[in-house]
Order: sequence, then structure tokens, then C-alpha cells
Amino acid sequence: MIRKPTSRETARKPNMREAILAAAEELFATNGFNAVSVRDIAHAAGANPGSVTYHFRTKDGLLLEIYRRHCGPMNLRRSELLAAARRVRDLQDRLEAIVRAYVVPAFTSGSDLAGGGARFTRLRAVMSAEGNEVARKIIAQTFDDTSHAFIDAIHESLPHIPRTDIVWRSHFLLGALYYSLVTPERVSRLSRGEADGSDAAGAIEQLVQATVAAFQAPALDQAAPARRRPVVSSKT
Amino acid sequence: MIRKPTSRETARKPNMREAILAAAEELFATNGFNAVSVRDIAHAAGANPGSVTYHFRTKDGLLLEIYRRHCGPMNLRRSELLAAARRVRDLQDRLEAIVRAYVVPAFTSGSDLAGGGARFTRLRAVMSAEGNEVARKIIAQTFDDTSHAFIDAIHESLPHIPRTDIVWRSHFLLGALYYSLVTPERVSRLSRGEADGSDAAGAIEQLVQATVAAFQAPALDQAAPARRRPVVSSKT
DNA sequence: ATGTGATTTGTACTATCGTACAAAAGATCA
DNA sequence: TGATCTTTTGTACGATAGTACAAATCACAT
Repeated sequence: MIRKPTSRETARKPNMREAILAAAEELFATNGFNAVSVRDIAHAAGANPGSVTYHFRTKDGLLLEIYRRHCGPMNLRRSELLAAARRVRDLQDRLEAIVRAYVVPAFTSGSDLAGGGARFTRLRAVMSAEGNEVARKIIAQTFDDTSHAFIDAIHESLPHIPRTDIVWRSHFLLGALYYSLVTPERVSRLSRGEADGSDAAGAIEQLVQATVAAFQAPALDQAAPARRRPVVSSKT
Repeated sequence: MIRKPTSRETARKPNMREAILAAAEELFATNGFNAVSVRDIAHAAGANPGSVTYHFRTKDGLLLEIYRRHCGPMNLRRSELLAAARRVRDLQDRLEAIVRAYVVPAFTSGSDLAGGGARFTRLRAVMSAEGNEVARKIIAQTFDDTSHAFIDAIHESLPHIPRTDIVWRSHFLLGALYYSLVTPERVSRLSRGEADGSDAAGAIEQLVQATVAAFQAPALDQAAPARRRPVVSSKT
């Protein structure tokens, strides 16, 4: 039924290459790129440091392979969900469906690779914060198309909002999404145990609800900032 | 007029200690903690590596001192702005004032120290993403009080929203705030030059507008998730 | 069983890391 | 001016970083 794998595909230990990738993903996502050594990764994967060099040449190469593994499937899933969302008739429902199509693959498995998309999304968040060059390049050329597609779709369902505002708000969405995956325990702590920051389903619902409302906020007409409101002194 | 400084206060070069702090702040905020070496910092400050050891003992000590420098003034300013905001009568206006009291000190100078609060806020974002232990400890014991005060204030102006939802939404606010400071160029890129992500005033207005709307979103009753909407297939 | 190519191991090299410390230099006051 | 304290410099040490590479080991076809 299933083709017998050749020696080219199966390592001695069952897929050491995958184990290294998974370990690196986990360690990078929780500690950052520079805080993790190749030896740390090899140890976590139960492998020899030399194996990492053999499979991925360099530490950068390892990171690059992680991105290659996830970007395709995740964007594909997002595209599918976005296409379905765009077919929703009711504008309010459509907006929510679009936001959901953006958020869900980031939390749940964007691919069927072990661990799912949450880990990879967290990894992206951390690499973004560290200003990692390898990540920056591959992200800009891989995710910008997707981001534009979402921005366009949202703009269609909110035609009265300037595109600039949509860009800002989708930027906020991504920031909120990232931060929810980076420090979920902060939610648990601040809610005094009433909420569980690590609960993906709960986070998704909260994020979708809040974001939809943010997108629907009145436009910010920067041409006329005259509408000054006596809020709080802006002086020190 | 001004008291003549003694030798205890003025270094040979004008405040080398401050120069090191400023350089470290900038480098940590843009590259992360582990990617920056003590030598990098010394070089950027025009100092000798040994000077860093002399003034701060360790690299962790340097980071700790950066936090000590900013946390106090920033929280003080936030408290003042929050107190003023709570006195606003109109509930809608009060909510906006509260959010503004949270956001403004993070973008503009939380203290009168060189560079202002934006750099320090970005630093906090990066340390948070890297899971830095030194930062985690000092943040939890320094900012949680402030966070609770804001959450309480927001809850007061939105009594019909469960506290859990407020926590989540303020968490999203912080994430959006962090991300805006970490990758402002992404906003410029995605808006095709129509918006400037580095413009603090613009970012603040957008963030306040979007966040107020998010807080005002209807409550998310997790007791009854029955209100299922036919949005998009959740299957792969 | 044996040869062959893929993989894993063990180790070593060089660079750079954080930090320590003695000496030099500067500042201050008697 | 000389004594004393603070700051800066220069250098060195041990630890660890990324990576390379030869030898050992394994899976499989013949």
C-alpha cells in the first residue's frame, strides 16, 4: 500500500532530521535565535552536534528550513479560508470570517507537521522582535502577498474605511496575535486565573471578537484633526 | 547658579556611564539581548569594554539598570495620566482617556532620559519575546500593579463587560503597542507609503481609536457558545 | 556476505563571549 | 605639588560559540 522507504529517506533513528527541526523550532520560539546553541538543539533532539551541520550546513540554514517547512502550507490554508470567507454574503459575517481565516491557521496547525502552527507563529514573533535577518527576508517575500490579500478583502467589506486605517488595524491584529502566543501566562496572571492564556480556542474567540470591533471603528480622518476632545493634558 | 559637580559625578568624558546605557538600550532594543556583546556596546558608546564591567559589573546588571532607570518615571507618568482620565465624566471620553494614558507614555518619553520611552518600550517588547529572565522578573513586579490599575479603570467605564474580556483586550493592546514599535516599517510597506509606521503621533491615534472600539465590543459569553454562525468550515 | 552510499559520531579548530584585574590617567583637595 | 580616590585602559583567562572533517556506523542492493 505504502511505498517502502529507501535508505535515502529513513535515518537510522526514525527521522533524526525531523527531530532536530522540531527541537530547534521549540527552542528558538521560546528563547530566541542567539540564546540557543547548535549543541542545545542537538541535545534536545537526542542527536550529535555534527548531525545538525550535516543536515542543514549552518544554524541559519536550519532556521531557513523551518520557515520553508511551514510557510507554504500555512499560506495555502489561509488562502483557502480567505476564499471561503469572501463568499459570505452578510458583510458583518464576512468580516468576521476573514479575520478568522487570518487568525485560525496561526494558532492551529498551519500544516500537519508536528506541533502545529502556534509554535511556528510564536517563532515568527520572536524572530521579528530580534530583527533576525534571515527571517526578515523570507517573511517579507512570503507573507506580504497574503497580508495584502487580507487587507484587500477587509477593505472590500468596509469600503468606507480608508485603506491606511485598515493597514494599521491589521498590523495591530498581528501584534496582538503574536503577543498572545509569546506570553500567554500573562493573561492567566492578570485575570487571576479566570482566563487561561494558553487555551488556543479561547484566545481565538477573544481575538476575533476584539479585532472585528477594531476594524469597524470609525475612520480616522487625518486630514481634519480639528475634532479635539478635552481629554487629558498632553503636557508633562 | 548650578552647583559645581564634584569628581564623583562627572567622568572624564562627559558621562560615559550614560553613553553606555544609551548605547546598550538602543542595541538591545533592535537586536535582542544575546545578539549584542559587551564589546559591541562599548564600541557604540566610544568606551572600553572594561568600563562596562566597572559601571555595571555584569551584562545582566547593565540590563537591570536600564529597567531601573525607566520603570519608575514611566509608571509615575502613567499613574498621573490615569488619575486625570478617571475624572473624565463622559464614559466614552473617559475610556479613550484611559487608553491614551496607557499608550502615550509608552511612545513618548516616559522619563526625561535621552531618547524617550519608545526605545525602552521596544526594549521591553524584545526582552519579552526572548523570554529574558532578568526582564521577566522586574516586569512582573513593576508593571503588574499598573496593569491592574488600568484594567480596573477600564472595567469601571465598561461595567457590562466581564473582567476576563477586559484582560484579554488589554493584552491585545499591549501586543499591538509592542509590535508597532518593533516593526514600524511593515506599516509603511503594506500601506505602500501612505502611512508612516515610525510616526509616533499617527501610531498613537490609530492605536487609541482601534483599541477603544475593541474594548467596547460586545462581551463574549463563554457560557453559551451555542450562537454558532455558519462562517467557514473548520476542517482542513 | 559484501560493497556502497547515507548518516551519525567524536573531536578539533578558530573566534568570540563575559568577566576579571592590574596599570595608567584624570580629578580633587590638602 | 603630592596624596588619594574615581574612572578608563589594556590585556588576559576560561568557557563556549559555529563549523569542519575524518572515522565509525548503519541500511540496503547485489
